[in-house]
Amino acid sequence: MDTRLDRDMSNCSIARTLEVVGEKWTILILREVWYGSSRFGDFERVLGCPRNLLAARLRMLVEEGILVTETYKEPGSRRRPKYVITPKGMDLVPAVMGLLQWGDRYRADPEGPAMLTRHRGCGAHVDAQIRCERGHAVQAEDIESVPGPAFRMKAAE
Amino acid sequence: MDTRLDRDMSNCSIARTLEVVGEKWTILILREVWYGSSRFGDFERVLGCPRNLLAARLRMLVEEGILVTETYKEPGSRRRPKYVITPKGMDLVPAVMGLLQWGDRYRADPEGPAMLTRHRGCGAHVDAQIRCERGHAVQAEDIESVPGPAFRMKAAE
DNA sequence: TTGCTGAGTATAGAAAAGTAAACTTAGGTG
DNA sequence: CACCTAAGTTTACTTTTCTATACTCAGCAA
Repeated sequence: MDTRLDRDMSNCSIARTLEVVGEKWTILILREVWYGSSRFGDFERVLGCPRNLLAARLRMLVEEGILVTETYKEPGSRRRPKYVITPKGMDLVPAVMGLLQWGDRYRADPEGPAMLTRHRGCGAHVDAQIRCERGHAVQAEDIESVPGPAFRMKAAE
Repeated sequence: MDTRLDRDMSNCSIARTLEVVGEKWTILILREVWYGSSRFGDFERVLGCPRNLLAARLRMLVEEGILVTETYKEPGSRRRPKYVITPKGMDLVPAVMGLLQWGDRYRADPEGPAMLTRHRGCGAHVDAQIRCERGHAVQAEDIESVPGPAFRMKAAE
C-alpha cells in the first residue's frame, strides 16, 4: 500500500472544459460559427463531418448554452432551425485564438495562414496574450500555478 | 452536380493544431508538465491514463518538438528519461490558459477553482486576453476574420 | 398527391480508446 | 548471482467513438 498522496485533478477547469469541447469536431463547429455558418447543411458541407456526430455535437453545444437555436425561412421553404452563438460561447474565443495562433506559427503553409484575424475598425492583427490583472504582459515562464480554494489531494490507496 | 463553391478548410490552423494536441489525454499531459510532472510514472499516477496511451501521447509530443526527453538519476537507481517542455510547447500556454479560464468561469466548484494562476513576482491573477497589434484590448465580437494568403476554395463536385 | 428539400435519425461496420495483466529491459543492490 | 525498480511494450478483450450510408419527416410546390 502506497502512502503517497497525489493531487486530485478531477475538478480541474481544463479537464472540465475539455469534457464540453474536447471531442472531435466540436471546436471546428465553433470555428465555422465564427466564420459565419449557422445551418446544419453549412457545417456538414464545410466540415465533411458525419451527420449523426454533427447532430450530437450541436445538441451538446445547445445543452451547454454555447449555441442556441433560432429559425430562418428561405422563400418557398418552411421554417428551419439555425444555430447562433451565445455570450458563453463567445467566451471560448480566447482559447480558440490560442490554438489558431499556434497553428499559424508552427503549421501554416509556406505562403502563410488560411485566415487572418483583425480588429474591426482599427484593422490591426489580433492575437491571444497572457496578461495579469495589473495589465502587465506576462511570459508563459512567469506564470505561477498555486492551489486554489477547491484544491484537493487524492486519498492514499 | 453542385456548382457551389465552399471554403476549403483543410489548411486551417485550428484544425492543424488539433491534429497535434486534440486527442484525449494530450492537453492533460501538458497540464501536468506545467504543474511540475516530468516522469512517466508521475503522469500515470495523476492522470490515471492507460500506459499504452500515455506512451503513445508522449512519443507524439516529443516527435512534434513540444516535449524533449532528458535524463534524471535517483540515488541508487540508473538513469531514466524524463520529459521537459520546449519553447514550442510553451507557445501552447495561451490556448490552454483560455480553456482554463472558461472552465474557471462556467464549470468551477462553488468554492472556486482548483488552481490559481499568478504573475510570478507581482503575484496578480493572470488570464488570456485578446489584443490587437496596436495594444488595444479586443472584444471577441470585434474580431474580423478575413481570407489570408493560403486561403482556398473547394473545387465544385 | 407526388415529388423536392433541409434537417435530421437509424444502423452497421471500422477504428480508436479503455482496461488489465504479463512481459521486457537495463542498470543498481544484497 | 538473483532480485528490484521505473519505464516502457505487448497482448487480449471490452467499450466507446467515428464513419458511411440509408432512411424518415415536415412542409412547400406543381
